[in-house]
Amino acid sequence: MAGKTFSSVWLREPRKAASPGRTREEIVRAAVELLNEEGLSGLSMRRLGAKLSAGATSLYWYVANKDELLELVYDEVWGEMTVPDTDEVGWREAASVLAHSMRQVILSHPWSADLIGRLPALGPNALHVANEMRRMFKQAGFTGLDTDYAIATLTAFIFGMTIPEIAWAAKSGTERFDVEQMKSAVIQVSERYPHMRESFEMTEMEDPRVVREVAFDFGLVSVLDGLERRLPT
Amino acid sequence: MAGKTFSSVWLREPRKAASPGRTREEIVRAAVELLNEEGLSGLSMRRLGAKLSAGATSLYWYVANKDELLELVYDEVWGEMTVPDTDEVGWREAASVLAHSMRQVILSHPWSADLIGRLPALGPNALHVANEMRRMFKQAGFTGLDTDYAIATLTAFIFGMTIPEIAWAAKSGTERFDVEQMKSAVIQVSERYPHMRESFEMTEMEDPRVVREVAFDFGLVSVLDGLERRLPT
DNA sequence: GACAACCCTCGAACACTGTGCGAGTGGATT
DNA sequence: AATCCACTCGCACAGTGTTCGAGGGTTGTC
Repeated sequence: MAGKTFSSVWLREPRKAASPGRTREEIVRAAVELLNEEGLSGLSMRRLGAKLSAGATSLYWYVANKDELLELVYDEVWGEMTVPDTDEVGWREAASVLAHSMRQVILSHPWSADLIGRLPALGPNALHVANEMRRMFKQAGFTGLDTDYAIATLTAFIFGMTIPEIAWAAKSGTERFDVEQMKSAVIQVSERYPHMRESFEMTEMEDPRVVREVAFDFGLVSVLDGLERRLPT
Repeated sequence: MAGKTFSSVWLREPRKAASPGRTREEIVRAAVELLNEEGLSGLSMRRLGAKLSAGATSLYWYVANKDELLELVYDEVWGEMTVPDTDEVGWREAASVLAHSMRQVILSHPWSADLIGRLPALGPNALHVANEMRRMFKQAGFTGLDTDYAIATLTAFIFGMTIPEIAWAAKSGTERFDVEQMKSAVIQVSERYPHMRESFEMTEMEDPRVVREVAFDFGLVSVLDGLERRLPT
């Protein structure tokens, strides 16, 4: 409970990349590669150092600690999200495209799910997306704090929907799990929770990937409808 | 990438608590205490063992590994969420009360934010809540898979909204951070992202705790409105 | 050319972590 | 009395993030 101060990579000057040697960008790029290949648990300072044929502790010259490194790779994720031009397509279409883009980016970088909402998103890429979202909602007709509320609501939905998707996908991806055991557990559970049983039986028929997509669309339309009603008449 | 199989504490028989010695319940209770006092990083098997005046590895008789322990404490959190009786108050009121309850429970157990969506929620308490939510939305008029979509949408919003709240609160809680530095960073940023500046200036005036509450209400009403529109006429 | 100032690297060490193994203890059952 | 079983736990292993301080290499200055 010591009085740690708020800190973020983005609030201090980066080390100059003067020399032809390693740069912060190179390190971040290698880190992202490592994350994509091995997941979050596969990223350790020693392994990252090895990948760059460097000593583990060399990295600490470019980055104050691992959290800073994570902030950097985190912003890299935000950089992959594309915000459509609101002036061309209208805010609802723009919001919808953006939402699907964000979902897709997260799904293609499963490790990012563990960073979202936990790390401050103050990097240039994150700020760019936030800025564009704000423009989007203002163009829709929101004013004042309502604009921020709308942003928060939409992103909460997107992240809240996608993060558990990843956990699910990680568990059931290439890995088989004992169907019999699962079934019997479900049945056992269903006695006590009859509504759940109905749910299990219905989703069992469908392709889970499709179900998740449809669920996302369903929720997205709902959220956008709800936001639209908040617009001043 | 080895073929790990899906597993969960809830899918196997618990160890009998036959003896008068330590029980699984006692361990979970101590773990929750430790988490409340020290946060997620304060929970290690050794420290938990010490708190119970036991060797660290003794716990492994009651629990297969730390993840299982986390699943158990996770379900404890779900147990604190109260689902109002839909038949009495109507589904919108019930959903609203539930949402605020879930938010409050998470905020009062900040460590739970790191577990949500990452761990399977198959414990009895989580199933109970899910079951009640399902009844709630069915009573509202949803049918088939739409019921599940509605649940997913609402919980996504609640979690997606509350989890970042915790990260924020943790950073700015008792800890002061350099206001001047922050300001200058914001100003610097604002040149590139004009919309963000407006946002910063507005939220600066208000009490952040109130802002977050209002934002939650705003989003909640929006989501419920949107869901209501999905009901079959 | 000599010397100092810097940028940068990295090995050793510290204090931790989760967990497998196998020996050991005490009480109940046969 | 012997056997079994529930239960405890010290040791050890393979890792983790991070600090420190000693060095090497390049650059700039007298």
